[in-house]
Amino acid sequence: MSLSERRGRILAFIVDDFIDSAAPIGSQSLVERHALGLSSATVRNEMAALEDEGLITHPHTSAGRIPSHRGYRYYVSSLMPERNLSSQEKFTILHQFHQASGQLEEWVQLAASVLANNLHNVALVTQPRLLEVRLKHLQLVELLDNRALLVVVTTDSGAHQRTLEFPATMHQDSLSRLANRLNGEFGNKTVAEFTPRGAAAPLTESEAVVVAAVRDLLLREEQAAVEAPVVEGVREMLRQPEFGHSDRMLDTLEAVDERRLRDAIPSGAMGEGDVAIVIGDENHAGPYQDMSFVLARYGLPGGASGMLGVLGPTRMAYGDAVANVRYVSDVLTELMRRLHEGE
Amino acid sequence: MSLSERRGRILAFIVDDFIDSAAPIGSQSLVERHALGLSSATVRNEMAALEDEGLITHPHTSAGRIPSHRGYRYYVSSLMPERNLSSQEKFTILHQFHQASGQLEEWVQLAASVLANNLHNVALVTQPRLLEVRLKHLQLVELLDNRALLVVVTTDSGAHQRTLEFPATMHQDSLSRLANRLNGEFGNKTVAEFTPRGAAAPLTESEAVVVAAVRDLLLREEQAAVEAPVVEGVREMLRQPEFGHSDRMLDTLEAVDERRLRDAIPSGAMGEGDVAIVIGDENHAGPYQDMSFVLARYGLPGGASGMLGVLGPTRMAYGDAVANVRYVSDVLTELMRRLHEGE
DNA sequence: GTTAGCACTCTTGGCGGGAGAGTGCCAATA
DNA sequence: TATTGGCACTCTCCCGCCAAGAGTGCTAAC
Repeated sequence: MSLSERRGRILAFIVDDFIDSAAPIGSQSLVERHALGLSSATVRNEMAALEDEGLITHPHTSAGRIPSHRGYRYYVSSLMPERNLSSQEKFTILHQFHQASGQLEEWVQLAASVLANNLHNVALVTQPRLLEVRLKHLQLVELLDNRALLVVVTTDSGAHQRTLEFPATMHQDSLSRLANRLNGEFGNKTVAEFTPRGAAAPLTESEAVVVAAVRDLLLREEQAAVEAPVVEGVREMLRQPEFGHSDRMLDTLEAVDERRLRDAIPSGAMGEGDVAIVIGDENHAGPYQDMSFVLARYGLPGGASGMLGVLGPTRMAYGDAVANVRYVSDVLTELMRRLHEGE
Repeated sequence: MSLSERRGRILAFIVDDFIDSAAPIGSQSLVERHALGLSSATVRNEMAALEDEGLITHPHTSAGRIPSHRGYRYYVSSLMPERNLSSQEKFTILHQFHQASGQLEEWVQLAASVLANNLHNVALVTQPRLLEVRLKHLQLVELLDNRALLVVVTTDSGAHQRTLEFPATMHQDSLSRLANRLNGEFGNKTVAEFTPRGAAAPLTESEAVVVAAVRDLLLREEQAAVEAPVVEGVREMLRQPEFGHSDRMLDTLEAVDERRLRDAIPSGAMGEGDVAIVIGDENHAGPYQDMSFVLARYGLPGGASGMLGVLGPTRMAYGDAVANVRYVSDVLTELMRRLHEGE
């Protein structure tokens, strides 16, 4: 479907105004606000046509028009002006990253805050991960009696820990020997190769305890790619008028819980390299029917990567969202590149 | 102040009914619901007296009565029946802890979930901490080039990590030697003693990097005692009718943010050994004026300890809250005792 | 193709009145 | 003297009604 230039312009104005005001747009107010060289009657005719195309709707007979999901889709695909951040905006964002420490986890958190603050919606950022996680190194640290701390470093530069319980008390020197043996046998293995049968000799009981724990940690790591994204700005979003009724608010609060969000992020929809927009019911079901995602990948090609983006009501400032998501994703990618190449 | 037996009974019924129904209680409905051997007129007289004492109020002239903050205080101090969990309830809770893994962090999380689910309010649980944190052990693990992972084990059995950047590339053997040297010099020191001047010989550049990082981690640890409690059940609480208006809901959502809560927990009010109740404006200011805390300490005397409790509107089932908080605190304490004594 | 005009529709906010719940007070009662 | 029945009074809540306002759809004229 393609619209005449004028009809497209009218649709764009409706979408813009509605994003701005959250109230249905009437023909009268449209001609007043934008110096269209047209009467309201003409605009009404065009509106009727747009409605026939399924791009806008009425809440009721005598109300103004609001964009439908298809209308938003047409808008973002064909009408929305390209928007780039001003150098002032870019500087503000960059500045925050330069203020932060060099810890990767902090960058991720910061990216979420920046998006949430700039867009007044929910920001989602996953930790960067390799698709295939390998064991790089493991260490055991004595704690109390028969308990020890296991530290596992993986090839995606992640370090993870948990406590272990051995059948008997182990001191630091035996722990270190044990760790060395296992590093030799299992170093650079993926979780799939990581079974007791993979070992050269049968495992002792203590070794088996550690191997099981490492396996468990690696498994969680692999699943963690989409799990538990950092979520920021829920309150920002709930301030929007669409959530004015407290029922809707509670439902949304439920839906935006990290645990729910993990399955809901429509990662399949993401094209390579640029920002993806998922509007309303286009992809995901259930509580996100009236919400949109603006998403992008970040990270190194072939290296660790993650996803970041923003979630909000379908009435979202898509132009701003795309510009911000794109820029933050670029910044994160660049930071990771420098980290990887050792500055 | 002390009330006659009958007046006390009437106050207790008002509080009970109001906790149950969230609507003002009239003299009529009170005599109907509870077989008082009294007429509504008599109850009205008593109510007028209770109002003079400042224990109950009217929202407006012709409405029923609701407890005031002082009324709740009198109720919990003098009227509230002692409530203990049934063995069924206890079993359900214990069962969940036995299902969980032996990880301390998981217990804390679980305690929060249990409280939130049972009490339909916000549960708060801090991680257990020693008042004085000492360095037990540190390890360095090679990552990429000049980057390494620092793992710090403290005397409160906590393990913490961050990445470091050295001026030059360090391999695992030099890292291990470095770690050993520092363990010898700084082992069992508190953060206060943890300065470069505390070392026997001047530090090399690499050593200084590590020492600074360890200091930083330990400092954060010490502050973390009240910081970032685990918060669970915000949605449970917001479902209560007092938050029906979405403005109130947003304000509360703001107030219940972990970052705000950290300063708000009235730890001073906590007596030794038993459950503390803070009602309304008794202690804390600002957004918690119309909310109450029910709090208890858990953990080992002289060892690591933490705080747990529940936050809800003043109209809270105090009896249930006290019973649940007390029991969960006992369970956590017992689990920690076993962990400490090696089963 | 565009526009002015007009009848029609639907929401919103304000007003009024009746029902319901509860109070306070007073006089009668045990 | 404490209790109680009775009664007038006061609020809130809810429903229906009405007028204003905004917007539409249609038609006829330009």
